[in-house]
Amino acid sequence: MASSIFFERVYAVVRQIPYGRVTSYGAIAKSIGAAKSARMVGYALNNASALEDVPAHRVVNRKGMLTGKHHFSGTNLMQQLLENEEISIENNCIQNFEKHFWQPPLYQD
DNA sequence: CCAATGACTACAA
DNA sequence: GTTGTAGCCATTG
Repeated sequence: MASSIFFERVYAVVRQIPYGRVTSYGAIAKSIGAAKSARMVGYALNNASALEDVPAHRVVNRKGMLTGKHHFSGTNLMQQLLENEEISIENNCIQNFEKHFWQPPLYQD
């Protein structure tokens, strides 16, 4: 598959997320030149969750909420992974989100 | 091409 | 502050 550049763009950005850092769908969307396609980022990440190279657990919505945790194997796997990276989670929300937030570099040809 | 879907986001009540 | 509605756009049938 991977017949769409869009998905690969998302993967490329998510792979660049460093340890202990997180980002939002909108930020990724913007970095790949599709700021209005935040929904597509999540859509792509759904497919990305099946990939090992793409740490989809480091991607949350703009509120820092683990909206996509349900798409992982378990109901708390995503939170466990984040907590394993020294990221505090409470009520499915990342604490000090701004502090852990990582702004991906803007995509350029 | 049309309709439905979705891990979003912004705004209104 | 919480809940609902609308706009958004790429993928899929």
